[in-house]
Amino acid sequence: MRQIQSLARGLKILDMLANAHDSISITAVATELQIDKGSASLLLQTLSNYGFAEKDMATRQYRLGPAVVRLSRSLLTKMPLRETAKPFLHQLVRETSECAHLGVLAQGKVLYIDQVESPETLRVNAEVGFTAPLHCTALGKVLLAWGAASIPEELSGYTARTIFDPEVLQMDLEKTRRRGYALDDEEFDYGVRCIASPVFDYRGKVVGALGISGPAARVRLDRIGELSDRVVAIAKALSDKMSFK
Amino acid sequence: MRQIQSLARGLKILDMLANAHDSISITAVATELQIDKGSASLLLQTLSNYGFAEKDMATRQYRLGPAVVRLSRSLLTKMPLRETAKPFLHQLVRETSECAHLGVLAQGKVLYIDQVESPETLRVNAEVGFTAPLHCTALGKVLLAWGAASIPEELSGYTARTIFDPEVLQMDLEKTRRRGYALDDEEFDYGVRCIASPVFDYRGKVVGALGISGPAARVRLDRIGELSDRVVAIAKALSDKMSFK
DNA sequence: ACTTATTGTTGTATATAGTACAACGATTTA
DNA sequence: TAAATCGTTGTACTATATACAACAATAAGT
Repeated sequence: MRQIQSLARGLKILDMLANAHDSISITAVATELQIDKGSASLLLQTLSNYGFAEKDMATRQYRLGPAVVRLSRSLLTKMPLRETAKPFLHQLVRETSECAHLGVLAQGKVLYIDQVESPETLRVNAEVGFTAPLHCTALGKVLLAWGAASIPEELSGYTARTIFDPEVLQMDLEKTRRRGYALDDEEFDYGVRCIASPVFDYRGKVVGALGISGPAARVRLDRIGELSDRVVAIAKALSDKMSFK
Repeated sequence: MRQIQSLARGLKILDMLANAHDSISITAVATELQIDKGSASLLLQTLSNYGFAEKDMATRQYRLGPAVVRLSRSLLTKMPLRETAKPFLHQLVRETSECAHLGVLAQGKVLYIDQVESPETLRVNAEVGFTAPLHCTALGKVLLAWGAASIPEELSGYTARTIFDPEVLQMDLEKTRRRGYALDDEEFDYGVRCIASPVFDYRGKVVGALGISGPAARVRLDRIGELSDRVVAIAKALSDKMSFK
């Protein structure tokens, strides 16, 4: 596959800047990506000129620039799934009193593209733009179970309940497909349970996943049946609406 | 100023994709940016490989990819101004019943980095990531009046009330500085009035603007005094909090 | 359905543009 | 004050991006 090296390097730098906790130095970029210090300097200058990076004049370090926010808005406002799903997310929150999420597949991970906060919890910090692994989240399992993605070779662990065995995961996915919803039972975050169901387009292809998440104390195992009924029903309603579009 | 050409081209393509209403073709990119068709193809392939662009296999056209959403989230969650301002935005909505916005300077424009919707209006579609010109928005005028940016040479018109004369604008900015808040009286959108006030950091430098906006029928001219009092007071309170950080 | 026109992709040769190296000035650390 | 580290900017060099052209695949037109 042919690539443009310098562009690829620039994009890798953007990724670095996104993953860094605070601003990072030229040399940090150069050593991390194994490129020349001078080259890194030029690349970051170019990114700055277009607003994708920003230079902190005090520390002479770089961070992400405001241009990326513009791009993100442009993408999100143009997603038909997001627009259509909005009222369904609200409905889900009303009916379950839990936080509702909408996710799609993006580069082998779940990308949270919308969220409606529960009235109970003040702030659940899984904002729009958050990405999580597929094998240990309800939204991700949905994408796996209905064939939007295939099981990744590396199943990293997050909690004691995280499924790291591919065969066990395969069984879990089959169960998921049979019952129509996926369950994340504290497999990604301690104390958090999530339930999710697939959203299909007019051809019957999975285009996203819709779900709720809440503290394990409230999303008790004996309530899963009742809650999953709501999730499945609303995901189904959304799918129907997506088909008539 | 030295630049990396191919990276610059890639970033320009991202900008094009953001501004386009729907997906665009390789040739459209090539003609717009005056580059070779083959080069454009390679650039877009590279952007795709890193998730910054996405190819619609059916139409063979490209649109923005999900990676930009991740980047945006990374930037927004790391902005101290945004975190600090959140409760003040809510307070502003509570006290005025209008939609509250938080903006910063980005590439010679105002970038809306946060928003709290009014309980009255169902959906004001100025979401996070929206950019607007400085000279005809309340947030923008604040940034101009307190020296975050200088008056652009091109003052494009949006409504009949848009100020396009630099001298008139200069006078408006002086008035703004004197009274402590900026007013956008249907200068950007017909039927919309906005009031905004500056947010300073610990050195007294403007780092952003805080304001409200609502329908002209509700934000009447005889209520400006009362409303601007709230905006000025809360922006002041936010500035104080920013200083103690 | 056939032709015609347009599109996207992939070779290949050239020369441009990105890279490495080094030296400088500016900061920060000791 | 000295030493070390960092970012920037020159300058060769060669690697790489580019233009051109040919091809395949789709779309449009007759």
